[in-house]
Amino acid sequence: MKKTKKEEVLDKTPKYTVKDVAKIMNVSAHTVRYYDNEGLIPFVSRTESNIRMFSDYDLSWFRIVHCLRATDLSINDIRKYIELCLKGNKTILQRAKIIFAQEKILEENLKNLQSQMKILQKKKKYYKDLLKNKSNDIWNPL
Amino acid sequence: MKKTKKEEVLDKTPKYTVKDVAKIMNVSAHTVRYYDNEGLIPFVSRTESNIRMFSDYDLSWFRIVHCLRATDLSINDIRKYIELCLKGNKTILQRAKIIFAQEKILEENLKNLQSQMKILQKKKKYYKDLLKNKSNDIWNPL
DNA sequence: TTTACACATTAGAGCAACTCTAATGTCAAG
DNA sequence: CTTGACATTAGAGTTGCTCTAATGTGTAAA
Repeated sequence: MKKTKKEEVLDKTPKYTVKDVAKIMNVSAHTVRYYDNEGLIPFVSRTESNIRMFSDYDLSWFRIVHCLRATDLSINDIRKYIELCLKGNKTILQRAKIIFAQEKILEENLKNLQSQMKILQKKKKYYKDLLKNKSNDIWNPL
Repeated sequence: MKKTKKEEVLDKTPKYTVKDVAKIMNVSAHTVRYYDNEGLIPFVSRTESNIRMFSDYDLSWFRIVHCLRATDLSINDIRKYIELCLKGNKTILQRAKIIFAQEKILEENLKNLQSQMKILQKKKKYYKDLLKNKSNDIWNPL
């Protein structure tokens, strides 16, 4: 029995406080409020006394926002993406383009970081040798 | 015939302008000046008319600064590292610790980015399917 | 019931690391 | 000798948090 999309629809009952979300997503509570204030997580509900309560559905918005930020899309561009989502299926192509582009950027960033890693590892080896051999620091920075 | 360390010592004759360095290192000219002003690249020489000229030796400093920044060490901490370098071989252990720690941080960052990549690729697939099947945007954000 | 405590809210200040602007200087080529 | 592409500086602006202050909420022990 295969799950259908319909069965996967996420729960919209409010469950999580700002602090809960912060913990789940591994960001600060400040950041959670900041993203909400910036309109990146639509539909976040409030209790009678004005306290934010997030549902699993809200969390899934947060997750994609977090992903886009982690891959260095600006807050403004994320807001644009979210707004496109809210406009429904006539914006699928635009949204797809954003995601495809972002994947390429992330790929480049990963490659770049991997090459920085090589430099760091070379340096690590340099220091390990230095510490082992008790040799002098012949040409210090490099 | 093995190369000795001595043979690898870098040229200290001034050759590159700010713009050259920016191009070589793939950063903005502003950033090059910023790093210099912040004391991250010691010994950068100036012409009689006060124009910065970088040698290959200066470039090698820039490269390590760039690497440490790319792995998210703060400007302040980079300055501290550079100052340790300038104090000679009595600071080798301290410098080594910084590099070892930084390698671990980079490793974590890489892992994190790779997991974000997975999320992005899932989204990419979602949009590809959507565009292929001309199906509806059933539960739009996810 | 009061008081303590850990939480929540907001507006707004502070910060790091660029990023850009304005005013000005340098210098080789036409 | 002027034009154009570079350089210099101080300092303002931007982004994305990050923190503070003043204040409100809600449970729980004294």
